[in-house]
Amino acid sequence: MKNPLSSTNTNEPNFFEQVYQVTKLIPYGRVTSYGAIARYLGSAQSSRMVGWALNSSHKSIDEWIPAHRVVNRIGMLSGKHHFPGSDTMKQLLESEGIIIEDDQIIDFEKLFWDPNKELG
DNA sequence: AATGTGACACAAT
DNA sequence: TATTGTGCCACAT
Repeated sequence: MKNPLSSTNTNEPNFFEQVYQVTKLIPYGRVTSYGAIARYLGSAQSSRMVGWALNSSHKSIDEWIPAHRVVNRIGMLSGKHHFPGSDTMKQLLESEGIIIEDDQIIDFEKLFWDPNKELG
């Protein structure tokens, strides 16, 4: 069956799912970066893949992935174009109390949640 | 089986 | 200091 986690043959089985799992652990009102997730998964140079994984996350109708809580390392909403509406990502974040100005998260460093530090 | 792609990150200008 | 270019790795075709 069309299993979205179909791990083929890599070192890391289910890279996508691992991205989803970590993303789901991001606390409400907090954010993290693609690179942070990539490092946590042991592939520091796969940050681009994290974005790709999140791109496919909307297909996982079963589970809710808070993809809006993942931005690039400087706190810009680089993935906003991949959401349904032009400002969906921004609105989702603002609904969690995050202030955004010109696609840039204010106090990004304060809100930053690093899985490497928080999880292990 | 091989080549192209991408919601990044970093080094070199 | 602000841009520009290159590497990187797992997935899709």
